[in-house]
Amino acid sequence: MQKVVVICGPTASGKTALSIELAKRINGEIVSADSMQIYDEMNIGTAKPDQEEMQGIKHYLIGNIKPTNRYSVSEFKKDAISAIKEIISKEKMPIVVGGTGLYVNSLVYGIDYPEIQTNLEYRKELEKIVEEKGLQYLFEKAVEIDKEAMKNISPNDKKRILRVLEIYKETGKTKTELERESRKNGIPYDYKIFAINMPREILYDRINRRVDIMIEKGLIDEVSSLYEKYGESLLTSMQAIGYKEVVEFLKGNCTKEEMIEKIKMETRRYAKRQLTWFRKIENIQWLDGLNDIQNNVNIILEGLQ
RNA sequence: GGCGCCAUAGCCAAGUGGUAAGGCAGAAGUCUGCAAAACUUUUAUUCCUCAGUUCGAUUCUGAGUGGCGCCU
Repeated sequence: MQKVVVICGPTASGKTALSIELAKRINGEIVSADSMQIYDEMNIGTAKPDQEEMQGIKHYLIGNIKPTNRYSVSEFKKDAISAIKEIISKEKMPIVVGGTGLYVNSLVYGIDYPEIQTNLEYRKELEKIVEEKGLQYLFEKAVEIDKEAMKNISPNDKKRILRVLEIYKETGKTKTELERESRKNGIPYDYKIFAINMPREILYDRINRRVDIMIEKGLIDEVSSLYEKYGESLLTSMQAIGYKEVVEFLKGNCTKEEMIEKIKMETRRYAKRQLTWFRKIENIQWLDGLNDIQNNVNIILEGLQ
């Protein structure tokens, strides 16, 4: 089976540098699995690698979606698979690099997403019911539909409760059924998964420093011109850490210092959640982010044997 | 120097003569169509120090220490 390398790790752990070195050594090309680097015009705050850093290595799924668009795992899965196929057709090694656990899982566990159109009207309807009758009411409805799935969903988890109802409305199937079907086709590639980690304190220190650098590089300008250009039509993209906080600052809701501290804090918490995600992936090989890059490249090469 | 107020976890903060709310941060976790999102769990044998009153004090009394405010 065709091998595909996967490199994950928390933000600021050195995924970019490692993946580019690896690509140079094994004639590879990179597929980004990052829910925010996918957006165009968001460069500084997402720590997108620039042309110079890429060193001529081709990158897929970076900046090819407009920040006003909706994008989600199902599109990612499709796009990533077609990128992997393209790389293989060139007889190169695909290297998936990313910090978005949900996206990584969609590949690594071979999850298929059937065509379901998002029914915004139904969602609005549900939102209204939440307002009128309370979330508890819909939670109970969801339990009636899919008791199994609701075992893992908290009565406070509005997002997931609504999703269970949406799936049933659109497909007539339960979430549990749909998920079973989504894994039917198996995993088409031999994914070799690596994750970078380092002592928490050092990681947090790197994050703090990187945020300062983003500010120096002009994050505020980047966000303010985006905001001027698109305003409230920025949907998912404005969930990004570093963007939503700058918008609050621009609106005068906090000081610059408070904004910077908030970005640092949110990024640290994000990194922690990312690690939780990667720890759960089976067959993952951990790399010490404090190691020399070539050293880690060698470890990966051994792991590919 | 005098008078007054305050002192509770890393931070903010409630509280009672009977054995410490809550929020934030931290830690751990969940995750199949917004995921850098959303959600869950968890965190002080101890309330500045010493002495006293009391069956029992973080809570009352006294002294000390530190901080804040006002006056001279």
